[in-house]
Amino acid sequence: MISNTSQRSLPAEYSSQARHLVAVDCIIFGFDDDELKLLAIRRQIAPNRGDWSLIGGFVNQEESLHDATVRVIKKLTGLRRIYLSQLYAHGEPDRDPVTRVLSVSYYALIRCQAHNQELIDAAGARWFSITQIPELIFDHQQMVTMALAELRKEARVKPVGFELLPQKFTLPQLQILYEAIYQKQFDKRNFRKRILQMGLLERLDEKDKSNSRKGAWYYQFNRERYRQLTADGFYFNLPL
Amino acid sequence: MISNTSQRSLPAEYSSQARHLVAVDCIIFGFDDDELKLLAIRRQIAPNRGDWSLIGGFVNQEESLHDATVRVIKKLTGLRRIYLSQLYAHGEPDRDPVTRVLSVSYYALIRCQAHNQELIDAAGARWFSITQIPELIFDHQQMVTMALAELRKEARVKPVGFELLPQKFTLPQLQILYEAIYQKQFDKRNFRKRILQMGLLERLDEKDKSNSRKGAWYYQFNRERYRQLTADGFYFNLPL
DNA sequence: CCAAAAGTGTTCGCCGTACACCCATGA
DNA sequence: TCATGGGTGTACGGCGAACACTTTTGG
Repeated sequence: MISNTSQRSLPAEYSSQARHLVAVDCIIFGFDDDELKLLAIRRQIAPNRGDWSLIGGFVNQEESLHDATVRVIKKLTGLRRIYLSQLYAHGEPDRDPVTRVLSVSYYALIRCQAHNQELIDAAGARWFSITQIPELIFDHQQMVTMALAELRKEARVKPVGFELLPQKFTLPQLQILYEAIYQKQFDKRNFRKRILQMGLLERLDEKDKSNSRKGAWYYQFNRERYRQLTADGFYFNLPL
Repeated sequence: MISNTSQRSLPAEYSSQARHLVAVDCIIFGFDDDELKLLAIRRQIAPNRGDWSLIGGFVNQEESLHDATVRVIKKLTGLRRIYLSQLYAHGEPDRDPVTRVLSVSYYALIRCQAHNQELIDAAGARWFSITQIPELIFDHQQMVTMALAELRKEARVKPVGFELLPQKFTLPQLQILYEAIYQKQFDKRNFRKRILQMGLLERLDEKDKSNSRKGAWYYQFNRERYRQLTADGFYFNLPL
C-alpha cells in the first residue's frame, strides 16, 4: 500500500488533500469497592506532561481504529481482551492545543479483579471513582461524560454490566453495580425479578460468604443462551 | 495554526506520527411519495467515477468534522440547515481501494419538498427508495445499513420524524412516515393516541384536502413545548 | 440468641394492544 | 347517494412499582 511520504502515485483528488493526525482515546470503566471507576494515567508527553489524561495514542499508518485502541490500551496498561465500543469522532480543530489532532474515543469495560496485576506495571495509571474524577486534559472530561451517558443507555438494553463483574457474581453485587452506574437505588425484589425473569443467569452451587453469615448464591451469565434468545427476537431490557 | 507541510515546530511525539486522509460521508434521508428515500450521487472522481456513492468529501486542514459535512452537503446538493448527527468513524485501512482514507459518517434528515429546487442543480444526485438502493461504492452500503438502524433507534425516543415532514403535516402522513421507517403497519387509533398523548402536536385550523373529500387536519410540532417538557424529565417515547 | 445480610410474593394502576364503526364531503 | 379516506372509544391483559417480613448462620 502507498505510504505517507510517496504520494505521487495517487490520483490528484487524493494527493492534494490535507492529512491529519488521528488519535484514539479510551474511557476505561471498572467496578471495584462497590463503585464504578475510571482509569486515568499521567500524560507521558509534552505539553501537559504529568497531567491526568485518558489512555490514548496516535493511529499508525496501516492500522484500523479498533486495532490502534487495542494496541494503546495493551501498551499502557497491559490489559487485553476487554469490551470495546466506539463512542465518537472528536474533530474540533483546536481540541488539542499543540496542533490539530482528530480523536476517536472508545469506551471500554474491564473486570478490575482479573487485571490488577497488569495495572501495577502501568506507571502512572490510577482508578478514580466516577464521583471524583480529577481534572483531565483537553476535551477528555467531555469524552468521559459522553461515555457515561452511553454506558447508561447501553446497560438498559444490552447485558454489558456483566463485562464489569467477575464470571461468578452474586445478585447483591449485580444490583450494587447497577446502582453505581445509575447513581440510584433500586428495590431488591423488583430488581431480582426482572433480572431472573430474562432467564440469562444460572445459579451455581456455591455461595459467597464474604459479606454475610447466610451467604449469597453465585450466578453466572449464560452467553450462549443470550445469543439464542437474541436470534429469536428477544431483547435484553431493564426498565430502571 | 501550524500547517500540514511545516511540521518542524511540533514536539517530536507529534511530528513523527503518521498523517491520514480523512473524509466525511453523509447518509441523507428524505420522505416523499409515502416512501423513505436515500440521496445518492454519481461519484465525481476516479476511480469508480460515475458509480453511485454517498455524498462525501475530504476534511480540510482547519475544519471541524461537522463543518466539513455541512460544506460538502451544501456544495453537492445546495442543501443547508438540515438535521445532522454523527454516526461512526470508519477506520479499516483498506476501505478505500485507492489509499487509506478514514471516513466519519453522518446521517442527515431533510424535508424533500422544501429543497427539490436546489437538488435539481446537483448534477447526478438522485433519490432512491430505501427498499431499492443501488449498489454503492466502498463500504457505503454498510454505512446506510448503520444509518437506518440508528434512525429506527432514534425515532422511538426522539422526535426526529418531524425533520422529514413539512412544518404542517397531517396525522395520516405522520403515520405513513413511521410505517416507512419501520417497514411495518400500525393501528391507526393506537398510533394517534400515543402521538397526541405526548402533547407535542398542535392542531391548526386548516385541513389538507388533497387526499380525501373530508380532509385531514394539519398539525405542527411544538418545539418549545418539547424543550420545556424535556427539561422537566419528560422523555419522548413511541413504543412501536 | 442476636445481628446482619439474603431471600421471597402480592396488590394495584397504568399502558400497550386488539378491534369496528361513524363522519364528512365532492363528484 | 355513494365512494373514499378521516376520525373515534372500549375492554382486557401484562407489566412495572410499591411495599415488609422470614431465613440463615457465625459469633
